[in-house]
Amino acid sequence: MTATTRTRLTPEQRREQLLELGLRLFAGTTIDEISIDRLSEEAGISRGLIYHYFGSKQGFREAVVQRAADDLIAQTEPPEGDDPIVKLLASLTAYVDYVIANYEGYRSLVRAAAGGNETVRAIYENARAAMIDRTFATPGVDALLADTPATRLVVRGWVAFVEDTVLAWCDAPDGVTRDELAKIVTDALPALVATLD
Amino acid sequence: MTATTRTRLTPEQRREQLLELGLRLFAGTTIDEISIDRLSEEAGISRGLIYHYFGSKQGFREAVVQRAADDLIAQTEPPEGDDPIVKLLASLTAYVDYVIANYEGYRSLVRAAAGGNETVRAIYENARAAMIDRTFATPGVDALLADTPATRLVVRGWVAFVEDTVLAWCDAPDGVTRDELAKIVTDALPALVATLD
DNA sequence: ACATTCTATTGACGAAAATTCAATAGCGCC
DNA sequence: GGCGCTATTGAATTTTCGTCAATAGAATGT
Repeated sequence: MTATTRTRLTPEQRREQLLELGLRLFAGTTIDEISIDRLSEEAGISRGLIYHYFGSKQGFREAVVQRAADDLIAQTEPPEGDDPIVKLLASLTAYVDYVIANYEGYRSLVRAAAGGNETVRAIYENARAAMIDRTFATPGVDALLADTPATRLVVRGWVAFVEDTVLAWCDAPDGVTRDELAKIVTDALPALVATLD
Repeated sequence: MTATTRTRLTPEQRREQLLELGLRLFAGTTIDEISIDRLSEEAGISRGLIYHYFGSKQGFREAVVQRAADDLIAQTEPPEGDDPIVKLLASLTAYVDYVIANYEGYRSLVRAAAGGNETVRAIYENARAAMIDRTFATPGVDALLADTPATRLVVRGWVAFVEDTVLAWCDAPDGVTRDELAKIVTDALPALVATLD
């Protein structure tokens, strides 16, 4: 009766499959609301296999978060232009589009990061730092952004502003267009930095 | 050997003790990283008592979050003045001081809210909304803040900016003074709103 | 000083979820 | 068609959550 035909994949394939399942499942709920039982059943595999690949439930969560972070970074790669302003604009638009296209996944990433343990938070912080560096560590930015503690604080806060605003907009776009949204978050940075003078 | 002298408190005292322990513990780690076993051991009581007072682990978490939210709202009550600008300024300064004085509790609130379930997030959202309403639902604000979808979005994002910036500052104040911090978050609001024109 | 009552508190129990590990069975290779 | 490698399994173990009848502080009355 029980159609127990085990399918044997390469480690890469299986890992991939499980990570994608994780991304899909975590979109709706948190990881600790899903038992390994349900997870493995959903994947059509045994409980033990998840431990074989990820060591623990926590390990699985971390791998999924890492995967989501990598996705985000890869898909918001700015163009090769030198002009920092152009790069910033392109990167932000790409970011907005990514969140729109990937709303649930992105939201669960942010949630997992905020509510997770030290490791998970570090993964998220690294991704965030990588994105910031990518656009700001460009020849010419020092003219726009003096590197002071206050500026760093404001840029950091601006990132939080962008994240929250874009997510809130996805929840309820109410007559604000995608382009208006992009303009809001883009204009916000110079406006915030200007208050420091 | 086992010094089993059970101490009997009034329900209010015990509840208070457990809530305070929760605030302290959740500042560093998430609730689901701490077993009821460890929690009760830390409190010097039996496992059963937590269930007696809070019904479930989740119930305990919700109670702790509610407690943190109530604290926040109570301790940042703005003065009775009518001038919205004055109220905003006073409220923000109170907020900054509250977070500084109450770093652990506040951070556990933010974390729990981000990583928690629907109920916990609702508690947090309510607290946030109450604070915003308290300072903005005042006769005279409409002159300063037009009530448009874009404005709402920006104000909401500004709150995220404030939360993140103040917490980041607490983590690493690096030569930015408390007053400078207060100025940064206060100036940010008009600067952000001005970009909408 | 003692007994009684009330209820805060306990600890043992059962259920569910997490984790381990020796045994099993696909799949490529000779 | 048999052999070896290793991906995969499922049962056993451990940990944690949640329940409940029994226990023991503290106050009150005699």
